[in-house]
Amino acid sequence: MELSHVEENYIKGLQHLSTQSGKQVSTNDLAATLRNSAASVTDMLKKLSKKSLINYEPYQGARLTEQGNKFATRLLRKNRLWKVFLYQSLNIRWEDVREIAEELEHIKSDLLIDHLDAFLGYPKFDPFGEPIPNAQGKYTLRAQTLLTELRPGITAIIVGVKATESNFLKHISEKGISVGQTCTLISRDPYDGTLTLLLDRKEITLSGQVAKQILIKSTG
Amino acid sequence: MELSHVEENYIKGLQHLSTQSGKQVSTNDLAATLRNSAASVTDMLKKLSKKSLINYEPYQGARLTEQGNKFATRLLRKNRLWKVFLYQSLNIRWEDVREIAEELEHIKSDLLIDHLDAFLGYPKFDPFGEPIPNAQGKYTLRAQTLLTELRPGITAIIVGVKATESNFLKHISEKGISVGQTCTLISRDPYDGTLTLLLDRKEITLSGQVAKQILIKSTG
DNA sequence: AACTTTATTTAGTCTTATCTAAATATTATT
DNA sequence: AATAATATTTAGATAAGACTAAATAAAGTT
Repeated sequence: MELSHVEENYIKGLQHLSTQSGKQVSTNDLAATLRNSAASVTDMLKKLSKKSLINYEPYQGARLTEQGNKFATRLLRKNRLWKVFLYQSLNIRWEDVREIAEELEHIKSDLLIDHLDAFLGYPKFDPFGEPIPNAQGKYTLRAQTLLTELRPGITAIIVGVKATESNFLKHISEKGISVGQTCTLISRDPYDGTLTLLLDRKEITLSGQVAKQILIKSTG
Repeated sequence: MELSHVEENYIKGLQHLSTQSGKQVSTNDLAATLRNSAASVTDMLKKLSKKSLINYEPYQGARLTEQGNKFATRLLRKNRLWKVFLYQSLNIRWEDVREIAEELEHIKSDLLIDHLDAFLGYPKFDPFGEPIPNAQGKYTLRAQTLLTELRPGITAIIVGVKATESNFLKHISEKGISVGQTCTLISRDPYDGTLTLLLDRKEITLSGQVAKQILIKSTG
């Protein structure tokens, strides 16, 4: 089955929301993430239900079927592989990657995406630390420790970021942060939680608000 | 101005046809290349005319304005850069490249395309020998000698192909032909024009029908 | 339990891009 | 020049995806 660009975005939004909450996805929540009216969403839910991509009961919200989830995972794979390409091969800045990948993920060819995967060396994570499903849809979950949980004197590797808004990404790249780097916590301000870190031989400070969007894996 | 996917295809078709004929493009010709009905084409021509992308007089056909031509050339640039990427970086076969590039050319970001250009090393020609416009829209025309004009004993470089149907491309790649290769004409059959060539130390034969789709540049 | 608020769906429109059939221009032919 | 053939446009419909406003269902509150 061939999905339209728009149908794909609905499927993607459904997977995103139900992965977060674990529950049925409500019409309003989906409308909010897609920036559409609830009425439009209702129409599309009926359509996707007729195509067996979701289970949908009026007033009860929707959830992807197994088949729908397969489609969504394939989109995730495409999106994340393109992100790797944009960031690593083309040197496009962190904060510009997301918008472009959102267009590229709709390119249909499976041949293309498998060749891209091979070209990139079958990466397991994208530049934001999100796992990349393989051609069979399998992927490894990433570590989920927050930078705010790091203890003073301890060293860790930055493995991902939770937020993706371009201003946030710009902020932290200006501080010199990127995925794969090693950092050591020097101190945490007891009043507002501001962190002082050693990163790439330089001392930097990060507000608690920012630090809780950053994921780490402790070394050792 | 932002063009829709569909508008872009019309602009592309218009440039293609008027470059070939040098004349105004007729509704029917455009309908044939886009595989649409003439009625649909008439509607779109009115729309593009209102946007000042074409000059259009009912019953007299259409032609791109300077602005329209700029858009079309930008599409050509994107299409051909993606072709280089698909063929050279991803090792996708000649005959599969065109279809994928036709989807990729609609991705909007200029940032993306300029980074792609740099990544590929600012190529001047695509894998079919077509010139690639630079960011300012300038490009060098390619040599236009046909392989059928080559004299026996003379050596030349294959610089392009005129046809792009996937069966043709598959046929010649199976014979071992690709752009950039050197070949020497051994003989031409006086009855049906079949050519015998020395290519990569092997002797191959090509029908006249096929040979006249291949472009060469003589060496020396 | 009745009422209020919130969420969701239905009804009716709009836009874009397509189509077929009918009407009208243009071009070619006798 | 009149007629036949061809090309193009107009008219009217359709499908996808969006919207607003109105109706209805579900959840929350007194």
